[in-house]
Amino acid sequence: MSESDTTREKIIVAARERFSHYGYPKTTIAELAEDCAMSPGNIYRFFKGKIDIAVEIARREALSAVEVIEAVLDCPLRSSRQRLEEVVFADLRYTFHLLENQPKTLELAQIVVSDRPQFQIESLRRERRVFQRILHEGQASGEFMVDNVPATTIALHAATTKYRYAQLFTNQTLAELERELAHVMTVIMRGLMPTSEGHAVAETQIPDETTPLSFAASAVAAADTENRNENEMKTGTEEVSS
Amino acid sequence: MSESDTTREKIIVAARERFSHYGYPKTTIAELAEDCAMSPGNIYRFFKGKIDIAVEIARREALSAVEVIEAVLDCPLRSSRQRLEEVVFADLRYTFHLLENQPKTLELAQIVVSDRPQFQIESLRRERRVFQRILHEGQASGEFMVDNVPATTIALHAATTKYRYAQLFTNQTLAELERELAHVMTVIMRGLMPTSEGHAVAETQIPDETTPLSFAASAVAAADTENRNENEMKTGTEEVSS
DNA sequence: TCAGTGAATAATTTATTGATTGTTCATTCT
DNA sequence: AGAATGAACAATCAATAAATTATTCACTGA
Repeated sequence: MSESDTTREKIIVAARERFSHYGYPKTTIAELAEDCAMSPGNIYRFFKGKIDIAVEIARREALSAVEVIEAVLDCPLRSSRQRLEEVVFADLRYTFHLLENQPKTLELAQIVVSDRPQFQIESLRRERRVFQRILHEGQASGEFMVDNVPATTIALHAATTKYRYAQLFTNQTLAELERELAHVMTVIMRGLMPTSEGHAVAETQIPDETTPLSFAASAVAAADTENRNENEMKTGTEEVSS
Repeated sequence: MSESDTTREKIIVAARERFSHYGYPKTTIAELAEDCAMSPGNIYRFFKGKIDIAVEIARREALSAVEVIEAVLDCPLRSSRQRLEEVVFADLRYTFHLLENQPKTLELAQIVVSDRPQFQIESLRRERRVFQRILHEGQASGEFMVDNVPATTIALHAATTKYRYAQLFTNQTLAELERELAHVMTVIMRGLMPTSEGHAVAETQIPDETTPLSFAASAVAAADTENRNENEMKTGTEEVSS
């Protein structure tokens, strides 16, 4: 069984390499087999079909992206507002990064989604769960004033849809998208937070790129720097466990 | 030249008919020429190419859709909030209607945009202008409390993007989308409106389908009523039939 | 002159074919 | 037994040919 697992991993590693370099359509099963020093037929002992290899890779990518973002939840010294903003900006930067540096990965995601609509539905649900947890926290601490958390989660997610779809980034630079998103978040925050003594809720500031979270997110996008990633994760997670 | 103009109109009418029935790609210039009882070559005296006929049709569609929505601005007895909500819901219903009843029209719009990116940019700008006028009004009347109207316009427009792109309506019914949009508008409204004496801003109610505006919008979606053609003729030409 | 023609040509789309690739399975190895 | 093979077959893709369509232009009749 353990042997099976490592063989399966070998296939995934080879496929990830080829898919990201040459794209899913230009990668053949024969090539993957050769990379793994095995016959084409053997691949089918581990995956039902070619598309299933892509699904597994995309699934892991999606899971690790959400995990990185979830790190924000365990990061102390931050208001719920900051968490929410960092998550949303991280999403935008992550997608933009993918578009610029890893277009084949984005393409792979589209291929998987067009073949497995359920995949997207589940990814969106996972994203929303992060939003919901932050809303709950903010509600509990009194920072937010939300009378229907699930509905507001959906609203928040829908209102920031544009910043998770590369297709909708039409001709805009990252800086422009960030400015735009800051305005969106300003309005939303004013909608979520109670106004204390007539004072208006402050405008959303664009979070620094070098924030721990953003760092980790782009590391995942790059997918090959080990040391820095580990360090950043540590500073993010260690303080909460103590 | 008045003769030129009516010939040109004849081509547009024939093209609109064929495009909406069989789609842009399946419609040939020869067919349009036959419909207009003229030779294929003559069409090129009025349009530089086939795509330009589509552009003209899409341009008129976009303009008349915005005109219908602008009617909300001149409609009295409505708060700025109601105007904003009606406009946004009308957009959603218009797009959803198009998707269900006139898919070829949506397809045409996509073809035009992919060939003329500027077309989309201008359409978006027109949409935003409507938003901006409402925000200005609300600001002037004290109903809204916005410190940066242009920026908030962009934010509002971006936050409602999902409800103008049929591609993003994944598997959702109109009722679901409306409920979702109501939540989005609730949050946004709380962000725009001053809280009077600790009282929370009320939730957004889904506007009635039979509202004058929505009625007019679905008439536009139907796209073949006599009145509308007449109106276009009038605005397009000096000569009015008597 | 000017609206209109239609055959000629350029560009695109569609159909056909041959080659490549995905998948299966009877068989071999260990 | 389970792990792996590779030839056989089915599905898909790429290249080419054939057909269709968009566009042009020298020409015609008011």
